[in-house]
Order: sequence, then C-alpha cells, then structure tokens
Amino acid sequence: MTSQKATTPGRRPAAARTTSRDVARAAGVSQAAVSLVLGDKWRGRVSPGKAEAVRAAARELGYRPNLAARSLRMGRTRTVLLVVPALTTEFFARVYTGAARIAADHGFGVVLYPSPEGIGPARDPFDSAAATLDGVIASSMAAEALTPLRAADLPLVMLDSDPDDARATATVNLDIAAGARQLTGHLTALGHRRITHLAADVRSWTFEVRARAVTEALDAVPGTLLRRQPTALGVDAGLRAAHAALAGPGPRPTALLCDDDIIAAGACKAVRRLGLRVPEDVSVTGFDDLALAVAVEPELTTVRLPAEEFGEAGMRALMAVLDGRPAQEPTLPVELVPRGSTAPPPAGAGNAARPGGE
Amino acid sequence: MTSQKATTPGRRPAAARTTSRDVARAAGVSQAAVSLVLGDKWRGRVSPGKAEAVRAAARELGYRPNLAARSLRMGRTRTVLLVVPALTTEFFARVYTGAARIAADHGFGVVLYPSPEGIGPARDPFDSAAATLDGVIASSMAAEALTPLRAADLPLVMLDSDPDDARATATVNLDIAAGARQLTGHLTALGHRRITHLAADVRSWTFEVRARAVTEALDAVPGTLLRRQPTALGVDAGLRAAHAALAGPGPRPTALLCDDDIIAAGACKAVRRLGLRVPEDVSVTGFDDLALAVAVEPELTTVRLPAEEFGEAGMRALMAVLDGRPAQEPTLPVELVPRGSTAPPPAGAGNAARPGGE
DNA sequence: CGGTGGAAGTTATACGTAACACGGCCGTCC
DNA sequence: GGACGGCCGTGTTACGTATAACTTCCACCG
Repeated sequence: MTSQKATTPGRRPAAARTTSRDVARAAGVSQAAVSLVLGDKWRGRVSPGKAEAVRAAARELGYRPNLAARSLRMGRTRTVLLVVPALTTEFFARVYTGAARIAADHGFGVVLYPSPEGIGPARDPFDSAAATLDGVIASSMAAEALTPLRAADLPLVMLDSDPDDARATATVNLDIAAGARQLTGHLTALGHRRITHLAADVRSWTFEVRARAVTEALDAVPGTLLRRQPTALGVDAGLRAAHAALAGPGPRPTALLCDDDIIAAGACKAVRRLGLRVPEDVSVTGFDDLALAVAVEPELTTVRLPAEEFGEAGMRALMAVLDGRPAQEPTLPVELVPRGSTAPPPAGAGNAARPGGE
Repeated sequence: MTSQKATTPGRRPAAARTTSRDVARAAGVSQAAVSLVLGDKWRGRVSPGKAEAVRAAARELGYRPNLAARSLRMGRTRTVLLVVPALTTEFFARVYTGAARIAADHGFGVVLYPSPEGIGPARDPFDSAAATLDGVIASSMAAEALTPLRAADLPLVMLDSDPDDARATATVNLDIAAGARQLTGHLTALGHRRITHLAADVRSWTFEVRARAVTEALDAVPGTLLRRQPTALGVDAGLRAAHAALAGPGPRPTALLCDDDIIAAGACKAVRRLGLRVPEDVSVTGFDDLALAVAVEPELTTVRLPAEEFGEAGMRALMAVLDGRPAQEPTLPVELVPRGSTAPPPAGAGNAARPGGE
C-alpha cells in the first residue's frame, strides 16, 4: 500500500508536468496546503511563513495547475461558448475580441461555434461541448443554432435580440433603432424624400428593428416615399438589389438606405454602373462602420456599432450570471458617422409626393 | 464499502450529468465495458449484443463523456492553440475557420491567442493554457508571441514561415513568391516599367518573401525601375505611402504593387486624390483577395490566397504530428486574379530607363 | 482427458485537484 | 484546572474516465 506502483499504463510519455504535490514536497508541506495557499483560501489555515514558502516553490518550479483536474473536481470548466453566424464577418470578429478580453479577465476561455458556413447545422456544436461549458453567448443572427442546446440548461446571454426571448437569461442590445432613426433623419434633413431601404432578407431581430425604425421615422416626415427592396447579404447581392431599386418602375429614389456597409458598397457599384454618381445623384448609407466603410470611395455615411464593447458587455453579463450576481443588461448607444456618400438630392429631383399626387 | 456516501462536498449543485456508470447500470454491464464499447476498442472484449445494448443505453440517456475526466486520464486535452496577429483580419478569420473545421473532424477544439490588440504581450496566452494544450499552430506574423511557449515543448506548426525555423515541428506555406512573380509579370506584360512596391514595414517572413520575389522578377526584365515605399498596414497608411510614392521626386510610377488589398484600397484613394485615375493613369494591385477587393472600384487585381485551405493544411499537419504520423508540409498554390485596377500604362509614359539613360 | 488459448467480462487503479473531516497545540476564561 | 475555541495543518476522499490485470468460461487439440 505504501509503495506506489510507478507503472502508469496507457499514458502518453509526455514530459511529466509539475503537480501540486511536487510543490508541496519542495515547500515541505502537504498537497492540501498548496491547494489552500494557491487558491487564496488560507486565511486562518496556513501560517504566513509557510504560505510564502509555498508560493516561492510554485514560482520556482513553474507550477501550472492542471485545468482538466480542476474542472473535474469543481464541475466547472471556466469555458463559455460564443455562437455567431460567422467569424469571417468583421463585426462578429470584433464582438469575439471584446468578449474574449473580458472572459480572460475572469480566467475564462471562449470557444466558438465551429460552423464554418454560417448558421447551418453542419455540426452539432454541443456534441461533446455541452459537457464542458459553463455558459453561452449567442447572437440573435445565429439563434437557430441554439436549439440543440435546450437539453442542457446553461446560462444564456443573447446579443441583440428580442428582450422577451424566454430562452435568454440576460440580453444585451445595441440601440439599433436609434441608429436607424439617426440615419433616416440625416437623409431627410438633407432633403431626401424618395428613399429605398435595401433590407437584408435575413430573419433576425436586428434587421426587423431596422425596418421598423426606418418606417416609423419616415412616417413622421410628411411627403416621403419609402420603398423596400429585399436583398441578400454581400457585395454582389447589394449590387443587384440596388440595380433593381434604381432601374425599376416609378420615380427613382434619391437615397439608398442599406442594412449594412457591405450591401452599401454593392449599392455604390450599382449606382455607377448606371452612369450615376454617389452622392451627387444618389446618396447611399451603410450600417456597422466596418473597415470597409472608409476603404471605398466615397467613404460611407454609416452608423458606428461599438462591436468590441458589445462583446464585452455580453461577456460581463454572462460572468455576472455565473457569479450569481445580477446581470447588467444595457442597450449600448450607437453613433451616426456622416461621410462622403450622402449629400443633398439633385436639384431636379422633386418631392416624392406632390399634394394630391399619386 | 458497498454503501456509497452520497455527500459530495464543495461541488456546485448542478444538474447531475449522466456518467458512463449510469450507462453501465442501464445496460447491465460494468463501467469498463461502456468505456470499451464507446471507445470502439471492444473488438474481442465485448459481445456484439452487449455492445449494442451499451450504445442504445448511451443514446437513450443522452450520454456525453466528461471531457475534463477524459483529459485528466489521458493526459491529452484535444485542444490546440492558434496564434495569429488578429482575428479581425479577414485573412486570419478564414484561416481559423479552415483550421477549426479540420480540428473538429478529429475531435479537437481550437482556442485562440487572446491578445486583442495584435501581437503585443498584453496577456500571456500560456498562463494556464500551456497545461492544457496538445499543440500549437502559429502564423509567422505572430511569431514573437511564441517565446513564452519555449518552456513547454509542444508540437508546433508554423504557417508561412521560414522553413529553417528550428522551433517548428512542421511548416505549411503559401506560394507567396509565385504570387508576387505572377503579379509582377502581369504588370510588366501590360507594359509597366516604373513600379513602386508599397511594402509593409512588418518584420515577417511572408513580407520578406514578397519583397525578394518582386525584386528578382523585375531584375529579370530589362529597363525597369523598381522603387520601394515602406508603409504600415491599413487603409490610411496605404493612402499616405501611395501619396508619397506618387508625389515624390523622380518619374512618377505607373503602377503601385501593394503588399495587401487594404493597402491597395488606400493607394487607390491616394491616386484619385491627386486627380489621377485607376487604372488609366496608375495601376494598383493588391494581395490576399479579401472581400474588400471586389467592394472597391475599380475591383482590385490581386493574388488569391487560399486562406481556409491554408488553415486546413496547417491543422492537418498538426493532427498528423499528434498522431505520430509524418506531416505533410505543402506549399499551397496561389492564383493571380486580374481585375479592373490594372491596365496598360498611359501612352505618354516612357520607359523607365532608356538605353544608356539614367 | 488435461491443457491451452481465446472470448467475454469485471475489478481495480491512477490521473491532479479541492475541500471536508479530523487532530494536535496553545492560550484563555470560568 | 479543565473545557473550549482559534490556529495550523494533514489525511483522505471523490470527481469520471481509460485501461492494465485478473477471472471465468468454454471450445478445441493432442
């Protein structure tokens, strides 16, 4: 019993890592004492002198606790899952960045929903992960991916989703509606009255809010003509949608209000392809303020979304939930960024609706 | 002995997960048998009937193995670290996507170097992670972040780095040199002789290769004038560098060969700001073929880098190393994508060097 | 008919950690 | 002077898994 069999079978022959027992031996204490000291729970249990000795030994030996063992013992993994539509989207890459930063501050890691092609259920993200997660953060744009998760009832923070969503433990939002209102106000203040909204045909809370806010804001301005042109995401889709909006029947819109910067970039191409100019003939606005917005010419008037802060706020909420504290559920402000892609409408362009006219 | 103490102290009161022992009880076998069956190691150890019973019970109970316990037992975590400069870069987001896909196929997870602001040692990525990683994939652009890793000697796959780098267990490359040659050839074939290379001032293998390849390719074409203008990364930096290159002393270059698409976008802005046109007066080329390349106008002639495949190849190499198999160390081909930002030089532009001239 | 060997299982063990339960020891108070 | 409680610590246990080592049974061969 006392002689320990050194034969450890079936294990990989890795360089043996230093364990808490090694530290204990070096410091002349028991392994329990090491755990107490390094876990900062030694208030009246270990003398300050020995505590210091333990810390010194740990430093000396370069001790790193084995996370697997800790997780097994504690039943918590200090790992959370971030579910987003795609990481190749700059916006969500930035959300991740912010979220990961806060998580790291709390000693947590972030794993990503590994679906390469957007939302599709290509692979069950919770296959083995569910056994290993402490919580989940999910964008409303990837909400469908959450259904497999219903089994495990993990704390769930929703990003930019319906506050009434019953699945969410907490919700953190961007003030998308305010952004849409500012954009609309910017255009009407410049004199635009015929505006076409290039609306992303993605079923998602965030786009529904945009559409509603644009409609309501324009309803408040008399004599405006709002049309809606559905579009898929991406430059090409935006180009096609804008082409349809500009070349279609009825009076030509003087402004294209696009649901994101990428669609807006496509819209700008469509405008020029029709022999028109941005912004002299047609104003174009984006949404998100991606790096792209200042790469194209003219630079896009858009709404800046604080993506990193968004991720940070979401992760802070999740950390609060995991700590049993009440979660802050803020709605983060957004900011209109006027740039070169908007200008007053051309002089010849009359109002959309003359008194009594159709 | 037979009566098990139910008091499990200091554990979180989580919903008790089903363990392999629960499955064993349900299937009427021992826990060891469950492990053998689900681990697919039962060839001559468990009868097919019982094996099927085990599988059924596992399915029925929704059994998910506890990864922490498995890691502790096996000494492997099935987790690898991906070290890249920044995830907000589309290129590396795509590398991640490809790498994560292959890793998932092998039952591995990918964690990211969590430095938010590029390479800086804001946080030691290996603080606790080193205890928990099976391997590392690193871009040469983030090679400095690797130094803390030297302690643990994990398998390391380098992406796009010097094949002689002694730290690497394996290296996977893109044929950057070929891309640079193709780009240079494209320009010279169009007739360009005065070319300025907007070279990223980032110390990195990949950019060194570009510079060398451009130089060598142009050296082979008589009568050319190559200049080099260093630039930081980003649209603004590219704009400033291009401005310097175009407005500086000496004959104006007829083509700007930029180290990436983002710099190229900035360069296009600079060209127009000087009252010139792309491509009629100045041709501009990019590198990477980001989404940006077709969002700007004119669309960028560039070199398409297979980012996802790159990540996949890197991860495949790492998986091979971890399996003890020989790793493939390919150099992936790249592809010239001619678009609207390049054209023959203006008729008035003479050759850079007339015979005998300076 | 004894021995051999393979199939079919089970029992036991260790991975490294956190924390409960216990046990001395000493000062103090009734 | 004995009981008590606060300090300082150690022994022990369990988390869930994978697998070595053992046991049993049975068929088959010499």
